[in-house]
Amino acid sequence: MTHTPTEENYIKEIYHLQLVHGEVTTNSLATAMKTRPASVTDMLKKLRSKRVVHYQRYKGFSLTASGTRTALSIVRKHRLWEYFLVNKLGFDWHKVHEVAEELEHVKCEELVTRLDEYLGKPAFDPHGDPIPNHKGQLKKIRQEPISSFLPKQTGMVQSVKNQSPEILYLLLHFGIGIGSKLKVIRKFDFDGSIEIKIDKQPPFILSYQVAQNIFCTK
Amino acid sequence: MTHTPTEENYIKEIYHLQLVHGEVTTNSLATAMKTRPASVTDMLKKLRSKRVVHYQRYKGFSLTASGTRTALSIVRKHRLWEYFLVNKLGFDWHKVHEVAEELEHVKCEELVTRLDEYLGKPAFDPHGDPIPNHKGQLKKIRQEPISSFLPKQTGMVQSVKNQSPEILYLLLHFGIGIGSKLKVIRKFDFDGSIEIKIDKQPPFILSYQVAQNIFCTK
DNA sequence: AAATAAATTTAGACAAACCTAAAAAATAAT
DNA sequence: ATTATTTTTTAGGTTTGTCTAAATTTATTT
Repeated sequence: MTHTPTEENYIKEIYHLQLVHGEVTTNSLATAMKTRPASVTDMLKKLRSKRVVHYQRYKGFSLTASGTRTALSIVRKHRLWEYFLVNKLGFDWHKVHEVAEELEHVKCEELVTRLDEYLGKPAFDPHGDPIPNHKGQLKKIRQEPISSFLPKQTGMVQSVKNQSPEILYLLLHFGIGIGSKLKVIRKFDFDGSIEIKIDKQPPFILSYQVAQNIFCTK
Repeated sequence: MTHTPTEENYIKEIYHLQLVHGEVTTNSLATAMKTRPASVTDMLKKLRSKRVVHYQRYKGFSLTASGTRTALSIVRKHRLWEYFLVNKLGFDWHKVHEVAEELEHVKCEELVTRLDEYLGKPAFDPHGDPIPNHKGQLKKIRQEPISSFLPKQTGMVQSVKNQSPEILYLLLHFGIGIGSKLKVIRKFDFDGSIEIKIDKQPPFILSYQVAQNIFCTK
């Protein structure tokens, strides 16, 4: 079963919303897709007819098993391309999402297989998100936001939750990337901001909003 | 000015037909695009309104200067991706055209620049066709079909004119690729076929149809 | 120069993905 | 348990790129 790029974008977004919020609604999907609820309803009927979603009018919807597999294959392509753009072409990590949004729709199984091989079958993309393998399996890491760490604890950055270019650009500015080792110096209860130290750099302060998005292992 | 993938495909095809046959007509473009003359007329009006073509009804059409620049930038992307697929990912040369047809429509100037750098600014694609540089300039090589060579002459393969997967697959089978050194042993006047020798390989015979498509330098 | 043939264009329709406005169903509040 | 609010869906319309069938213009024959 093949899908149009638009269908693929819907499928991917349903997958993400299910993963992050546990559920999807017509409205939330419309917001995420920057479209209108009426358009979402149209697409849901189309996706149901293609057996991508379970859907009953007024009763909600969710990905079928096969729809989930499709979603994972799109996510896989997206993240492999992000890895390529950053690690082979030298792109800054906050610029790759947009380009990968286009590359992920290129239809060629052999391309994915060869790209994966060429990159050394990476398990995580440049933002620390897991790349599904060819069977759709994801590596998982136990990670917590740096905002939940206590003073004197050290964490290694594994991923960034919010992936807007804005936050990624901010982190680039602070010299924070995947693999950075962050030591919590102290926390300010007033606004939840945290003082952080990276080896050989002067300490700096992260706002609570930012700290919540930096996921680390201990 | 941005274009839809469909518009880009028309622009590229007009460029190719102009280059190869010296002119384009509504019918020839319709055939090349696998669509109907009526659809071509519709698109010509659209491309005229975008200043891509000069066009007067019933009087023919041709690319404007800016349309030609656009065409060259699409050709550039197509050929850079072909080079990437063959030389980095290890694709067989007869399989890359189709994939490059999709990749060429990805919109990101930085991607083209970085890809070009990463590949070492190649001047020719895997089929020997010149890759326009960032200014749209092409390297030219004086080359003739091996069918016009005389017995005992030797040529180095520079490009293949017809690029259908079928002929490329056939050449792969004979061990002929860009850079191969071919020595003409003899020519059969009856059907124009040619006996060819490649170092350390037994001689073999190429049909006139095939030999016409293999362009070599002396 | 008229008749015929070929090429091109117009007219009117269709499918995909979107829209607005109105109706229907589900949920929440009184 | 009504009423009010929110969510979702339907109805009908738009744009892009396509189509067929018919009309028009240009090119070729006789």
